[in-house]
Amino acid sequence: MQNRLLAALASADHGLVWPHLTPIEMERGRLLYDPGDPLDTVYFPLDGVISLMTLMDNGAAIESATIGPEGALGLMAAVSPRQSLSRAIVQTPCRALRISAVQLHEAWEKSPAIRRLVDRHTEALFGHAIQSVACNALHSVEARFCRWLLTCHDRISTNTVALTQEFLADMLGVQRTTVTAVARALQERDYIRYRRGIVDIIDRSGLEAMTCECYGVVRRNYERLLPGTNF
Amino acid sequence: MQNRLLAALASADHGLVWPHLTPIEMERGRLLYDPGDPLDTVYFPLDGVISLMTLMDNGAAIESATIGPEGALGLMAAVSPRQSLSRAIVQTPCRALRISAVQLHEAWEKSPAIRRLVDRHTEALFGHAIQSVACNALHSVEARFCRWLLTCHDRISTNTVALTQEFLADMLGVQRTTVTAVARALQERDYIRYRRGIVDIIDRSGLEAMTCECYGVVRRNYERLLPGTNF
DNA sequence: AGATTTGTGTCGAGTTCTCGACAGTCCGGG
DNA sequence: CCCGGACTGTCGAGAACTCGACACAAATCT
Repeated sequence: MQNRLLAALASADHGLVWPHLTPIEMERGRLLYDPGDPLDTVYFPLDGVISLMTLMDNGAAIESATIGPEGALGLMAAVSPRQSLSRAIVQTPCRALRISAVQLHEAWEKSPAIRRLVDRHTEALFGHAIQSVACNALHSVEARFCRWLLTCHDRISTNTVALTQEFLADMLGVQRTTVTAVARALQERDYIRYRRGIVDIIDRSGLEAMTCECYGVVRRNYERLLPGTNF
Repeated sequence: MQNRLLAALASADHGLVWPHLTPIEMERGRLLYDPGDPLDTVYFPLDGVISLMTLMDNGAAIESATIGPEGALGLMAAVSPRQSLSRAIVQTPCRALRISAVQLHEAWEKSPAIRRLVDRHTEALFGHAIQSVACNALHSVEARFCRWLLTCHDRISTNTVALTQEFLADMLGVQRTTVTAVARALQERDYIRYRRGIVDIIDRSGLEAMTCECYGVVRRNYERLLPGTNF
């Protein structure tokens, strides 16, 4: 698997970035950024998911966006130096390529293709966010649970996701007991199977039937803005 | 009143834009963009509020972001041609300056200061969106109602907002009956007073005490990214 | 093996919000 | 002036989710 944003670069532009990329393996739970941290490094996931989480004063941390092989973390720093607005943590074990924001900025200055990709990525991420605004206000926990699993599944290469219900409850901004109930209902329908900290996706189409339109809207946005990214 | 984004431009950069700006008066409810529309015009509000609304298949339309004199509508089109992701409607009667996206793009190419402002505006808007993602998942209708009023109040020059409860219910993504109950509670506390389609803000500090932290977070983001914008 | 930690199952009371229905009230237009 | 449309008030049943509590099971550590 590879990062589809990088893959979209022609070889000439690719050459501007490639020499500066360093492969890295990141374990689940690794904290990459907290709000206010300077975005000094940009990460291009090869598989796996990085979650952007908004922190609240009371310690609650809820997911506000997701980044996977279709995009990059901290990409806005390619345009100009800036700070992280949210917490960024590694959601699933994740190989990635990283580059310093400074070096990516230099490539950004030289290559129109890179500027175009950064721009489109920003828009897709914004589209993801505003859809989530609506989704969180209007849709049931069950639909959002399914959407979360599908979004995750699109970005990994297995049918197994390692996460606890407790953690997922945080992601969705609901109580753990609510997640337990929803998970059980989905298991009874044989859409998923789970055990201590592991969720297996058995029937994707079942989940797709149960999620809200937001899943498809965001996915089509990515397709339109970053063609060839599969989502 | 004037648009604070434009005001932040030095006279040299201002000159790149100014000749192309056309003043316009827009009435409440005017539809500026629907999803998929090409962003051919950029609007810089002088006072008043433009709402970005995410449309759902079932016809629901919920607010996902707000644009006022601190920013601009369609500003991302200054970077490259693109489509609207959401519906944009005029929330309060609104004077604005408009410019064609093509002409703004030319100015954007010539002026680093304009590029920098566009970039920061994008980030502030993104910050607004991800905070709303969290807010809609975690906070009560009452807190969000107050937040909405305060956000609106920051962007207009009066203490009176013309809107129906029905419409506000759409904005917040809740039932009208819920809005009625919340509005009545706030009126009993003398924070607001309302009548058919009109809300008067009586006690801002009361509303501030009742809203969630999200109001302040977003406001400070704007202050940090677009200094001198007051919010 | 036993002890501890971590994750899940379940229960029940309580709150918030939904959803449909209908009455009342204000407003502008013919 | 009265009518029709738009806006608000209110009610009640019900669904969705919260919140705290506790029991149990599985993994980890020593």
